[in-house]
Amino acid sequence: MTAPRKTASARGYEILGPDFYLDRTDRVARRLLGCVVLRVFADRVLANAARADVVLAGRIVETEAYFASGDPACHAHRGRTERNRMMFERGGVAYVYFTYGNHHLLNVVTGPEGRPAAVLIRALEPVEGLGLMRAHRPGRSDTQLTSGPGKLTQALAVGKELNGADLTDSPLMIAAAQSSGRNGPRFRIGRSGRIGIREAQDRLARFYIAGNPHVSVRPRE
DNA sequence: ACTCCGATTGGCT
DNA sequence: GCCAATCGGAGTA
Repeated sequence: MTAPRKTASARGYEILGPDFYLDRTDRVARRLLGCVVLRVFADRVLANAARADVVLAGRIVETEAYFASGDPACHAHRGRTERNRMMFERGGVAYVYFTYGNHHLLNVVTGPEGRPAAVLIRALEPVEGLGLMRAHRPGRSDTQLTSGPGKLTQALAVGKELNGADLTDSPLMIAAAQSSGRNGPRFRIGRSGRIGIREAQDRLARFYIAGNPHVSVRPRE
């Protein structure tokens, strides 16, 4: 077990196991809502000169599914390339890619090896490490910290070096939703076409926590 | 080798 | 609401 994973467990996070990611992509996209993305920086020197891991945490409030077959918007639609090769791995690793000359986008690979599918993490609600997130995004209000796919990677310092990271045991992990009440977290799930995508708007592959202020785009009615 | 353009963001009208 | 920034991936305009 890596040091980041030990730190996360010690803080009470239940890291999702590999099986979570082997379900159908749209189901994983839906079930990820409420789960917590953890970015762990090992052994930082703190102000008081003590050394300890630093944890940034954000609750997932918006996701988008990209399917292994029949989805022209999926990066792997035309086959395997150097950029999209992580999508062909077994579910449970990160697929991070660079776009628009500025932004890294974070995806969660799903399904068995050889079936290129993934879930884009589109927005988070900041939970832990707000100070460092603000430092990563100077001048932004707290609702602007992680309310978009490019914003959240900046706030959590997720770059291409985390492409392929094992989400069950690495500096980038995902923990189960904090259960509030015996039936777990309760929220209404909204659904729409994907943002910034022209094709297959009838797919309704975007999922979000209705009414959450950190969701990137209000539904267009 | 070259062109086109994007799973976005932030600034300006 | 509109549009420039910015650059590497992907297909060949």
